[in-house]
Amino acid sequence: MVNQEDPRVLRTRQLIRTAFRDLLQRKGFDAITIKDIAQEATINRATFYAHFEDKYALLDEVTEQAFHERIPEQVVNAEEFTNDICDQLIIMTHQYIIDFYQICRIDSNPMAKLVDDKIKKMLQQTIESIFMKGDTCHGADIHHIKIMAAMTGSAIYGAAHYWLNAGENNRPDVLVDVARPYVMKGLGLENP
Amino acid sequence: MVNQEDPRVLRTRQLIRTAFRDLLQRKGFDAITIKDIAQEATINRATFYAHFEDKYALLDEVTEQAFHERIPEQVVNAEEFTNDICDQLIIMTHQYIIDFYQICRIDSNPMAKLVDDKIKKMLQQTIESIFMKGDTCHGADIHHIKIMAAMTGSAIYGAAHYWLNAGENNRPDVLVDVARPYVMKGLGLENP
DNA sequence: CACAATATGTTGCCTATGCAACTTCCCTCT
DNA sequence: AGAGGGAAGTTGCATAGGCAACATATTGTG
Repeated sequence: MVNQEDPRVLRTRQLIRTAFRDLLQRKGFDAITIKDIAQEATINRATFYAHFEDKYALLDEVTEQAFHERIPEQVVNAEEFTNDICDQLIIMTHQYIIDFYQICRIDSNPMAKLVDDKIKKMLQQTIESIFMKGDTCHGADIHHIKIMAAMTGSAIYGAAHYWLNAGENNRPDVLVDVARPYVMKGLGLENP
Repeated sequence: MVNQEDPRVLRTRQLIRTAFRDLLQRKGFDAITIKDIAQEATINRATFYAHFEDKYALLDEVTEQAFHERIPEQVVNAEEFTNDICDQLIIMTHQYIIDFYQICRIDSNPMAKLVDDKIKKMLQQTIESIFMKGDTCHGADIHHIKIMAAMTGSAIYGAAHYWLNAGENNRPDVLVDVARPYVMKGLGLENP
């Protein structure tokens, strides 16, 4: 449709994303209209549709971008799934969920589902990528790796999500102490 | 040439102004090229020329805008040229000059002249507008008012400029104490 | 000085954005 | 049920911006 390399396109998409993030905090997802986004981004409403199908597609992209911004370099470059890497993923996921549920006012089921699915997917991709680089699963076939990554990602997400609802947001250390051993044992990576 | 109402135009000009202000602080006026501005503003170099003849025209506009941003509402709305209004103009002019000569690294004669002239012009306009509203110069003809405004603006500018070179930038109170009585007496507005 | 490199402007063509008008959909009120 | 109103999308046309190529200064360097 539009050339993603064109500087005008990059700028417009950035304007839209920024406007959307601001609006999310100000009025919550449900209350946001396309008109709102266009006004806030100082672009035309029709232009919005040249870049996103609807506000769900925009949420999808923003959610993914926000996740990327939060992954520590160390995790991205990790060659092995160590305790430390595991801890960072747990903490990061927990904080990410806190932000989306509190700062960004998750106020609708469609939004909650989309964000949750996105986090899980990103987590799984990240973990899978680490597995593939290291010899953590030496010789294991590709499906084994993917399933392990899926389970690990889901487990971490589940723990972080539970911890949010438990209202213990100021004690992420407890979460880590419980979740990390579980994950590492499950992967057969427990330390002696 | 271009329609100044078009949202794209407003946005582009704002991008250019902001980029220019940042660059002024980073490398000084002389070192700035049009290419620099275009890159910083994420616009095409050719687009710059659709809006400004050259970087001097841009400086002119930015200088004027900066002045407007600094005039206190009270001064804009003043109906009479009081001691207080006079003080505010002196302080504001002094601070404006400090910023342009220090923060913005005035590094060339053309730039210095342009900025100086702009400040004087804006000062004179501001003062003239106050004179016109009040009965400060009751019944005086238009030329008298304009000349008085020109002299007052130049005097304030001259005082502020001298004070900059005197290196007493942290004692604007002294400047005010000397300049205000001079101006007010000149206008025949001295308090009993 | 001469020569290269870089900055300044300009132009024609293409693409993205702005705009207005329209339809459709959904919600609310009576 | 039906009438109004606002949001969601869509479309055709006008305009601003991006790009590449060019010509012309200006600057810097041996």
